Amino acid sequence: MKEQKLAPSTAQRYIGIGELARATGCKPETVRYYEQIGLLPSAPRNEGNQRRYTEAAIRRLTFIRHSRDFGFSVEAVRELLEMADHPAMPCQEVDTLAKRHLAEVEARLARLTSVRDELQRMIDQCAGGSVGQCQIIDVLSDHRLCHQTEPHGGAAVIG
Amino acid sequence: MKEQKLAPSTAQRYIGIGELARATGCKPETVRYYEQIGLLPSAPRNEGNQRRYTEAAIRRLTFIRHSRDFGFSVEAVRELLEMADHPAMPCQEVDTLAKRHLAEVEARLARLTSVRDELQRMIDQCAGGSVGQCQIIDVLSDHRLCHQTEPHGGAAVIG
DNA sequence: GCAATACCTATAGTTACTAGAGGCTCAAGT
DNA sequence: ACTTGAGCCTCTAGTAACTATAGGTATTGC
Repeated sequence: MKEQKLAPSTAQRYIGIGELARATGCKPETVRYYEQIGLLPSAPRNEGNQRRYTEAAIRRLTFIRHSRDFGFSVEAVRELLEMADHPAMPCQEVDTLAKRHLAEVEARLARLTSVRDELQRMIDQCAGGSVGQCQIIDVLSDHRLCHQTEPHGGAAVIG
Repeated sequence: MKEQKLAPSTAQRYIGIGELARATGCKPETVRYYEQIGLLPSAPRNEGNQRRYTEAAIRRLTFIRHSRDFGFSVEAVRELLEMADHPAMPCQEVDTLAKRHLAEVEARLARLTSVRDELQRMIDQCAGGSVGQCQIIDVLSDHRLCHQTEPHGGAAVIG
C-alpha cells in the first residue's frame, strides 16, 4: 500500500528507518533503541506499520550521534536535547555539562597516557627470552615494578 | 566452627575472602566473580563452607587486578595467566599481546585527545548567552562546525 | 547468649547498544 | 498477477565486567 495516512497537506518528504540510519551513520536497530528509550519521539507509521521520518528526525539523530561521538553518556545527551529544545533558556547548564565532561575526558587521558608509557616501558625491556624472565609478566605480577607513582586505578577509567 | 578441614600438616595461613579483597584492592563480589569465570581456581572451603585463601591467591589476584588496571580485557588476562603459569615457554606471545594492547591504547588516546581539543574549543567559544546562541549546542548539531577532520562520523545530510 | 559483621548462593541490574528468531511489507522484475 | 528479495516489524536475549540485592548461614567479640 502507498502512503496515505501521512503528508496530507504539506509536501514533506518521508524516509524509512534504513535511509535515516544511513544518513546519520548508525543502524536501524539503534534508531529503534533510541525511540524506545525516549531520545527520539515515536515515529509516525505508514499503512504498513513502518516508521516514516522527516528532516527533523535526521537533525535530532545527528545531534544524538554527534554528542555520543564526543563521549557524552546517553543520559547527558537526554539533558542536552532537552536544553536544545528550549533555545530561550540561558546556556549555563549546557556549559556546566560540557565542562564536567571535559574534566572526565582529561582524567581519562591522563590515566591512559600513564598506561601507555608503562606498557611501552614493559615492552621495551622485554629481552625476548622465556616467560620466566619476561619483564612484562614481572611488571604485571608486582605493582612495585611500575614506574608510576599512582596505582593505575581501574580498567573502567581508560575505556 | 574452627578450621579443621584445612591446613593439617603445613602451617599455611589462611584468610577469608574479605581480607583477600582488601589485600588486592577489590571487592569480595569481584573475587567470587573471577572464580566463577575461571580466572581464579575454586577456593577450598572451611567447615562452614566459606572460602579460604593463601598467599598464592593474593599473588594471582594481584596479577589479575594489575593487568586489568592496564586495560587488558578479561580474556587477555586469561591468556596472560596461562602464559605466566608456564615460565619455560618463550615470551613471544606475551610480547605480541602487550604490543597489540599498546596499539589499542594509542588509538584510544588519539581519539580522546581530539575529543578533548574539540570540547575545549566549544567551551571557549560559548559566550554565555541563551541556548539558541550557544556554540556548544551548535557544534553538537552540526559536524561541519567541528574543527576535526576525522573521528566523529555521520552527519551526511540527504534531502 | 546475643548482636554485629562477614560470608554464602542465586538472580537481576548496569551501559549502550547488537544480534537473532519469526513474521509482515514493499518495490522491482517477469 | 506473481514472485523474489530486501527491508521492516516486535520481542527477546546477548555483550563486558562487574555491582547490587534478597534471603539465609557462619563467625567473632563481648
